[in-house]
Amino acid sequence: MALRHQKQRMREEDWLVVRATEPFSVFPESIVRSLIAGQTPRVFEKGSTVFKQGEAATSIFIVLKGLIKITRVTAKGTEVVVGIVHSCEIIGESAIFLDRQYPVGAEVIRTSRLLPIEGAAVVAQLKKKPILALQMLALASSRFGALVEQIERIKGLDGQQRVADFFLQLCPCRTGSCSVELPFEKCLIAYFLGITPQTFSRILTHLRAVGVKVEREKVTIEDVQRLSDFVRV
Amino acid sequence: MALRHQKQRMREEDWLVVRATEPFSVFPESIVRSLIAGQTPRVFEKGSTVFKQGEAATSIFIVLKGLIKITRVTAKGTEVVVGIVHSCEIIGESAIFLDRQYPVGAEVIRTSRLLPIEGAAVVAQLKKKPILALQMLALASSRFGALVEQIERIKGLDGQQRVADFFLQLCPCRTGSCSVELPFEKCLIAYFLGITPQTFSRILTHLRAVGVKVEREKVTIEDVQRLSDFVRV
DNA sequence: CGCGGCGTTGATCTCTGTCAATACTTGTGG
DNA sequence: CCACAAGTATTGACAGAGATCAACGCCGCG
Repeated sequence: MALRHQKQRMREEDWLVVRATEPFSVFPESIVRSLIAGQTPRVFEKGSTVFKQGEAATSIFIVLKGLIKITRVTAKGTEVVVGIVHSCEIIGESAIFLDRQYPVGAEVIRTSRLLPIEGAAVVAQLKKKPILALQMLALASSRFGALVEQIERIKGLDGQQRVADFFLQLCPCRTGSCSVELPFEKCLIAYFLGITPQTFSRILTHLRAVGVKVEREKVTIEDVQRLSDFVRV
Repeated sequence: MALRHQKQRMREEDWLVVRATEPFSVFPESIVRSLIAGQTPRVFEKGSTVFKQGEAATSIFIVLKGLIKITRVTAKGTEVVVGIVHSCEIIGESAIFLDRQYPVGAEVIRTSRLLPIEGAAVVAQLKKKPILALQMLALASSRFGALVEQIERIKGLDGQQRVADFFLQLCPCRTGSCSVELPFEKCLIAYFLGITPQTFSRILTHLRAVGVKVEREKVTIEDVQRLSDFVRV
């Protein structure tokens, strides 16, 4: 399966991404170099699968470039989007400490460059240097927090508020007006927020009432504070 | 705040619980003893708060006995139940590796005995023995998996299916008939499942159609397999 | 006995999913 | 260069799920 994906040589820019990716940003350089020794970046085409839920987990992947969808297949076969991962993040790391099966699946949204790293190699380093394990634990904690926040939003906010909240997180500012680009297709945003594309589209219309205009991929927020208040109703 | 709670001496049975609690079940006994040295179990009355969301995190707690509700307060002030913790589990551990603020709150559902453990002491041990850090990472992974499953259920199943699924998880068997007790109040189950108590009550009525009878706290499932199929529709 | 917490039930309304039809965009091949 | 197809987005009509408001019954407790 993995052999199908085009292998490439490691570039200088790839190394910069690796060094900016948690937890490797806080690892000693020599250790990071040893972890990626012998590994080559691979290009995964849009629509391809990085790993499947339940598959034996041997590697984690650094997303050098692109966009990955993290999914979970329910008992009835439908797919739930539990996360969306950009470059400068790693995926699949939770599997290597436990049952060695990926608890989620990863699918490519936009053609991506991924750098695989052997889970066993990472574990070996963590055993040697406890401080690295603690840094990995810090990453696990932030993952935990992110999932808790997601649960909070699904259980505590309705569709309109979740969409508004999603836009707010894209905003660099807390007050005034703001214009941002949608990071990926509306369809995917909808599924990530736990609503259908149709409902998402309707909500965009309704949000005009609180000063949100959406054209193509461009979102214009008249008053960030006002939208923020809307979520708190 | 903590001083209000009644301190007690460590009992033999407490020690057994500690030794059965992850990750201490796989820690060397001497280390576990040093971690709880100087700590005394405390009784928290029903309704009291163990720690609040956002509070500075200095300790983790082993639940020796009782029931704890893990909550998250939304922007609009409403409370979302993100987890329910029985005895033989620890709470608050994710905070000590990162920003040292509890990302969630913990409230006592049934009068509980908790054994506090200093986060700094745990971290110190993890630094000394890397294998312990890896075991803690394994715990973090299982936490991750549990949260992902919860997101999967909320996004992928409707109310009836979530209730049915909740009952199925209480069942010791996969086939045949089964009778189980609700582990806590219906109200709390409802909020944990992300629905209102009223809706939960109505769903109990509807579930009679698939062979589920509920009297008081007793749930009788005619055919576990049948209920299982119902969730997969 | 009265009170309060918990649970149930009814009526109503809002939100959201589903089915379906219609643009709009993009890329492909003739 | 245009026609066509496929993927993406919007909109309408409708039905069902679930929230909300409200009333009532049940039970334990002071």
